[in-house]
Amino acid sequence: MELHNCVYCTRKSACFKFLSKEELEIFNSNKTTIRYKRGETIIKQGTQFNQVISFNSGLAKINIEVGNNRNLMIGLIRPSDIVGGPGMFSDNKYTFSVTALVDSIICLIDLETFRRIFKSNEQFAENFLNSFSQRYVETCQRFVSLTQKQMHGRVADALIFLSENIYDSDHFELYLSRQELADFTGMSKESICRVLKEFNDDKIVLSQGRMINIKDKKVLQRIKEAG
Amino acid sequence: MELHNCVYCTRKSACFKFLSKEELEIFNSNKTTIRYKRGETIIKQGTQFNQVISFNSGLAKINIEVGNNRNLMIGLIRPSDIVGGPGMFSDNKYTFSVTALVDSIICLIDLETFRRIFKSNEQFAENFLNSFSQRYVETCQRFVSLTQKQMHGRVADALIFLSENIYDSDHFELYLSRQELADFTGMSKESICRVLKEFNDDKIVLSQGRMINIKDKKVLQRIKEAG
DNA sequence: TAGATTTATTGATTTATGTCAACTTTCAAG
DNA sequence: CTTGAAAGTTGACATAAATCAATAAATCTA
Repeated sequence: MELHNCVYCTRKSACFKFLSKEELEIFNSNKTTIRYKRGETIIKQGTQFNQVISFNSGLAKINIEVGNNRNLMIGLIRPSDIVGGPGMFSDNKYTFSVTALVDSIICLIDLETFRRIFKSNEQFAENFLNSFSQRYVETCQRFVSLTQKQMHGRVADALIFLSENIYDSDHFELYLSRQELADFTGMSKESICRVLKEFNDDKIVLSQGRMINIKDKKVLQRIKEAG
Repeated sequence: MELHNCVYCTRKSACFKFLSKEELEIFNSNKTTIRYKRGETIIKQGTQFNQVISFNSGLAKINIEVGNNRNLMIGLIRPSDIVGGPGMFSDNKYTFSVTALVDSIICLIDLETFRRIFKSNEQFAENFLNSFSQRYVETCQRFVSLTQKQMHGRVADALIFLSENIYDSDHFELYLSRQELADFTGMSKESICRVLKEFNDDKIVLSQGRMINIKDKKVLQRIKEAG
C-alpha cells in the first residue's frame, strides 16, 4: 500500500504541498484508502460527519437527495479534490451523498485529525479554504444556471462545465447517465434526450450514447450565455 | 460615534466575542460605519473585494444579477451577521450585490485587516468559519427548494424562512416587494401574487400589502414539505 | 393635496417542460 | 451467445408557470 502513502502520493490536493513530512505521516496514519466500484455509495446523506474526502482516482458525484427518488447533483469530485462539504465547519451530519460514477480510489481522512492540522498549519488552512470557497462560488453559479436559464442554456452550461472542468477536452466519454445529467441540470431525463438530439441535429454537439463531441463551442457558448 | 466603536458595540457578530480589546481596537480603526437608505447599493457585483460586511442594524439582500433585469436573491443579511460572501477565500471580485432593504447601519471592515486577525486568532477564525459554513448550507437548501419544489412549496419555504430566521415572529411587515419575493423564490411577481392570494383565501397566511400573518403554520409546513 | 409614478393584483393566453407510454438500444449475468 | 433488465429515445399529451395586458392601489413629489 506504499502507493497510497500520503507522503509519496502524487494525487494529493494542492493544499497538501504545505504539509511537512511529519504532518503527512499523521494524515497517513489517520486515513483509510478504499476502492469503490461504480455506483457504490461513498457517503450517505444524514450520517455522522467524521471524514474528509481526499480523492485519488476516478470520478464521483455529490447529490442532495430529495424525497423518494429525486436528486439534485450539486457537484462532482475529481482526482486531487479535497472535499468536506458545505457544512464542514458547522454541521455534524453530512447534508449530501457521494457516489462513485466510475471505479474510484478514495482516501477518507479522520475529521478530528484534519481539524488539528488545519488549526496548526496556516498555509494548509489557507489553501484548503481557497478550494472550499471556490466550490461555494461554483455552487452559486450552478444555482443561477438552474434557476435563471431554460433547458438549452442549462444543458450548454453543463456540457461546457464537464468539458472544461472535468474532462479537459471537447471530446469525451460521459460517465453520467441521462438521469444523472438530468439531476445535474434540474430537468427530466426525457428533456435531456430531446435537447441533446437537437444539439446533435444542429451539429453543435455530436452525441451517440455516452460519447460527447463538442463540435461548435462558440455556438454552445452563445446558447449558454443566452440562457 | 462612540456608539459604533467595535469595543462597545452590542450588535457585533458572535465571533467578535473571541477578540481581545486590542484586536477590537484594530478592527475599529480599520472599518468604516455607514448609514444606507432603503434601496441603496452597499456592494456592487463585479467590484474589487476588499471589505467584509459586519451588519449593525436594518436588513439587506444579497443578489446575483443575471442579464439585464433578472436577479437571484441568494440570501439576506440581518443585524449581527458578518458576511464575506462565497468567494471570500478565493476570488478578488464580489460575485454578488448587496442592497439595503430598509435604512441600515453597516460596518465595512478592511479585508486585509480581517485576514490578519483571522490568521492570528484561532477561536475567532473557527467561529467565523462556522457562520460561513452555515450560510453555505443555507444556500444549498435554497438551491434544493428552488429547483425541486413548485411555486406553493417555494413560497411556503420563503415565508417560513422569513418568519423563523429574519423576523422571529409569525406576524411581520415584509420588507421585500413582490418582485423581491419573486427574486427570492425564483418565480414571477404575478405568480407570487396568485400564490399569496390562494394562501389568503385558504386562511393559511393572511396578507394585506406587506403585512404578513401566518395563521396556520402546520398547513404551511406541510405545503413546504410536500413541495 | 393632486398628479405622477411605482407597485400590486387579476385574468387571458402562451410557452416551457414534465409525465406517460411505447419502443429501441445497450448492458450484464448466466 | 442469449436473454432479461436497465437505460435511452421519441411522440403525444398535460400542466405549471411565465408573459402580456389592463386595472387598482400605494407611494412619492412638487
